[in-house]
Amino acid sequence: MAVGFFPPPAQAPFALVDANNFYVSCERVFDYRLRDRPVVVLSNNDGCCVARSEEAKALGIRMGQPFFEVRDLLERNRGVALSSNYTLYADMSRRLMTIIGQFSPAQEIYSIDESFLRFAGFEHWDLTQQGRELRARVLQGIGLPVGVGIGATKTLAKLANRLAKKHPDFRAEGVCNLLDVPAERQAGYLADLAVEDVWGIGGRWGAKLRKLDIATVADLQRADVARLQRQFNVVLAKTVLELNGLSCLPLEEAPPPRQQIIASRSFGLPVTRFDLLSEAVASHAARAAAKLRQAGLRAGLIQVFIATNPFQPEAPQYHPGATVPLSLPTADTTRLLRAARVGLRHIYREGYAYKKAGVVLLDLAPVGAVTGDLFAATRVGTNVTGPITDRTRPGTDARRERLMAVMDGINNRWGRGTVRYLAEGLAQPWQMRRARMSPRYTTCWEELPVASCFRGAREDQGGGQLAPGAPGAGHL
DNA sequence: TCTGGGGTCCTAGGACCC
DNA sequence: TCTGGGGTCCTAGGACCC
Repeated sequence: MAVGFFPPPAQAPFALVDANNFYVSCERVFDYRLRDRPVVVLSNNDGCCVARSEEAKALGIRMGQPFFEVRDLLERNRGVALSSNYTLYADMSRRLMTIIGQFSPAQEIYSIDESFLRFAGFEHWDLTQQGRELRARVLQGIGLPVGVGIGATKTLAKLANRLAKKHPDFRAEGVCNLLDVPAERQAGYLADLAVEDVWGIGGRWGAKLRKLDIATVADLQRADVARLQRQFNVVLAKTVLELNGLSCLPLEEAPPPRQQIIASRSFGLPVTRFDLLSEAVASHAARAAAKLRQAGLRAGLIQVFIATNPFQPEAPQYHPGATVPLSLPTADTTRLLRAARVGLRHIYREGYAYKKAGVVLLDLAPVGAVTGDLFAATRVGTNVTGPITDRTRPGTDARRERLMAVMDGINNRWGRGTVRYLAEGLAQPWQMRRARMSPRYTTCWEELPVASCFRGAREDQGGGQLAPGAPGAGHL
C-alpha cells in the first residue's frame, strides 16, 4: 500500500485550538453594541457572509450566503453586517498565536484563527486542564473565546475541537480531550457525527461516500482503507488511518515554501473598457509584487486572468488567462506590471462585461537562489506572441531594488497605496465596495478605541443600524 | 440590483524521450 | 501485413481547506 504514516515513538498527542466565529469575535472585543445580537462579517466587495455570530447562525444564515439574501432578515432582528477588516484580524491573530504558543514548544499556525500544538514530553500532564487554562488565558489576554480539541492525531484533534464547540457534553467548558474519553463513549460520539464533519471531507466526497453506505464518522473509521484509496485517493486513505489513531500528518512548524501568490478582486461594478481593466490588473500586480518582496521571493512567471460574472449565465461568458514568462526571475513591480499588461492585451476582447481580474505569480524562488539567465535576450513567451522586451539597462538592478524598498517602506508606514504607479489609475472606479468597515482599533493611532466615562455615550452614534457609526466607519 | 479571496494537493492524460 | 514499453514532465481539472 502506498500510504505512509509516522508510527510511534511519535505517539505524542495533538491539540487544535481555534477561535469561535473569529472575525465576529474580533469585532465584539472593541464594540460592546455587537454583543447579544446577530452579527455577520462580509467577504470582500461586501458580497457573502463569511463569519456569523451564534445569534446570526440561529437566524438560519449560512456560511458563504450572499449578503443581499439576508439583509432584510438581519435588519428585522437588530442585526449588524460589517465589511471585513483584515488589518484588525491579522493583528488579533498575531496576539492569539503568541498566547497559544506558550502552551507547547511545538506549534503549527494553520490558519488565521487556528493553531495545532503537539505535546511531546507531556506524559504526566493533565492535558484537559491545560486546555482549560489556555482558554482562560486567551479570554483574559485578548477577549477571544476559543475551543480546544485534543486527540492522538491532527484529524482526531480537529474532530475533538468540533465536539468541544457543538456537543452539550463539552460545550460549556469549550475543551474536549478524546484521550480522556472511554472507548465506548467515544464510539457513540463518532456514530453521531456526519462524515462531512471530518477534516478533509467536503460536500462532493461526502455525497460519494454516502452512496457507499458511509454516512457517519464511525462508518468512515471502519471503512476499507485500500478500497477507498483506489476509489478516491491517498488523501482520503490517510484520513481514515488518522481517524484510527495512526498519525499520517506531521506537525508543520515551519511553513512550507510558497508555491504561488495571488492577487485578485471582483469589481464594484462591471467593467468593459480596456484602460480600466488595465488599471485593475496593474493594481493587483503591484499588490502581488509587494507580497512577493515581503516573502523574500522572486517570480519567474506571471499569469493574468479576467472573468465575466458567472451568476449571469444569460450574459456572454468569457474567462481567459495568459501566462507570461519573465526573462529573469524578478520582484520588480515595474517589470511585473509590464508583463501583466502584455498578458492582458493578449486576452482582452471587447463586448464583455468583466466582473473580476487578477494575477498569479508562479515559479517562485528565494532571492538568493536566483541565477542569471544566459539566454535572456532570446527567450520568448510560450503562451503569448512575441518576446517580452525588457528595456532595463544592465547595472540598474541595485538602484531599482532600493526604489522598491523605499516604496514598501512608505506604504507599510502610511498605508497601502500611499505611493503607487500611475498605471494603477487615480479614480479607480472599479474598486470593490467596502461600505461597512470598522476602525483599525489596534494598528492605527487615529482609530484607537476611546474609553468613555459616560455610560451609553456611543449609543446614539447609530446603534441598532446595520452599519455601526463607529469612529472611522466608512474609512477607505 | 446585490453572489469572496487565497491557498494546497492529487490524478489523469498528453507530449516527449529512449 | 506487421507497429512496445517504460519513464518523466507538464498542465488542466477537481477536490479540499479557512
